[in-house]
Amino acid sequence: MSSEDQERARSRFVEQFAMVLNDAGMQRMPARVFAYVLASDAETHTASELADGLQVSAAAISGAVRPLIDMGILVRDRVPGDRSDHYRIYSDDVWSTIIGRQESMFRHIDVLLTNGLRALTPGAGRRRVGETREFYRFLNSQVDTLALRWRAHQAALTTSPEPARAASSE
Amino acid sequence: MSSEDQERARSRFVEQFAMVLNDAGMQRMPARVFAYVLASDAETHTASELADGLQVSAAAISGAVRPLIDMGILVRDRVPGDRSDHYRIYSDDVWSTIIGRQESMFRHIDVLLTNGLRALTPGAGRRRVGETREFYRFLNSQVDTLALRWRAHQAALTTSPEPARAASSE
DNA sequence: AAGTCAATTCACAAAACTGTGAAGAGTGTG
DNA sequence: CACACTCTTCACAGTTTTGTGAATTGACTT
Repeated sequence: MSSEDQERARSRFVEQFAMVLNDAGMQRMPARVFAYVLASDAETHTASELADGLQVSAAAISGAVRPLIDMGILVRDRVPGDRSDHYRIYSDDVWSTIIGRQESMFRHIDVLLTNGLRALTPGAGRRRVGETREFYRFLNSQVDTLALRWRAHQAALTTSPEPARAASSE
Repeated sequence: MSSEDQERARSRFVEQFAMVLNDAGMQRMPARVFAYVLASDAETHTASELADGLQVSAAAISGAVRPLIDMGILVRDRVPGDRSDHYRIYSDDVWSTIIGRQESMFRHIDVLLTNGLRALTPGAGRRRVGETREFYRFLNSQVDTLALRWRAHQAALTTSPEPARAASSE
C-alpha cells in the first residue's frame, strides 16, 4: 500500500469518526479537528498543519479549536523560537478527561428539573418530571464512577491483553 | 397561582427541557413534543392538541412524531369512533426504553473503528484509535447493565422514599 | 358510495449555520 | 523599533435546516 493510500485511508477514517461525534452532538469542525488529532501519529499539530490536513482555512481552525480547549480536550503549547501554536491532546487518557467534564451539564439539568418540579402542580406530568430528575441524578452517579471503572478496565487489559475479537489486525 | 400561570410555567419548563434534549443531540421539534408529553398530565394527546400546545402547525407535529415513534418512545393509538391519532408514552418507564435503544449506535461505531484500525499503520494515532474502540466497547458494556441498575435503583427508592434533597416541594 | 375530518406530503420561505477571504491584533525576531 | 509571521475577528456567501400553507391521501360515518 502506498503512503498516499495510507494517508487517504486515515483521512477517510477521520471524516467518518468526526461524523459519529457530530451525530453525538459535537459541532462539525471541532469534531473533525479532534478526530484528526486523535488519529494522527504526530503528538502536536500547528494550526496550519490542521488547516492543511482538513482542507479548511486557518479561520475555521481558530474557531474549532476554542471549544476543544474549553472542554479541556486540547491544550495549546508555545515553543520558543516558533511563532505558531502547537496543539496536542491534553491527557494520554482522553476519554477519562471527557467523562470528567460532564459535571456542569448535570448540575444545569438538575436545577432546571428542580425548578420545574417547584412550578408544576401535582399530577401525572409532575410525577414523570420527578422521575426524570431521579433518572438524571442516577445517571450522574453512574458517570461519576465511570472514569474510575474505565481506568480499572484499562489496567486489566494491559495486564492480560485482550482476547482477539472482530478484526484483530494487531 | 392562577391556572393560566400554571400552564405558562409548564410551558416554560417544556421549552427548557426540550433545549436540554436538543443540546444532547435530539432534533428540536421531536424534543419539544417529547418534553410536552412528558410534562403534561394527560395520558394521551391528539396531534391537534400537540400543535396547539406547542404553537406549531399540524405538519410540524407530523414530522416530529415519526422519529419518536421510530425510537420507540411514543406509540400511536387509534380510538374507535375518533378519526384522530392518540399519542402516548410507550412505557411508564421511559428512561429504560431510551437506554435500550443505544445498541445499534454502538454497533455502528464499533464497525467504523475496527475498519479504521485495519486501515491505519502502526503508530501513536493507531494506538489512540485502538484505545477509542476499547472505550466504546467499555461504554457499551456499561450501558447494557445501566437499565437493570436503573430499575433496581427505582425499586430501592419506592421501598424507602428518598431523603429530601435540594427543593423538596413534595 | 359520498361526505367529512384528520394526517401526511410537498414546494417554498425564513432563519440558522458553516466556512471563507480580508483586515486587524498580537508576539517574537533581527 | 520595524519587520515578519501567525492567530483572530468580522462581514458575507453558500448551504442546510426548520416550519408553513396548500393539496393530497386515507379512514370512518351515514
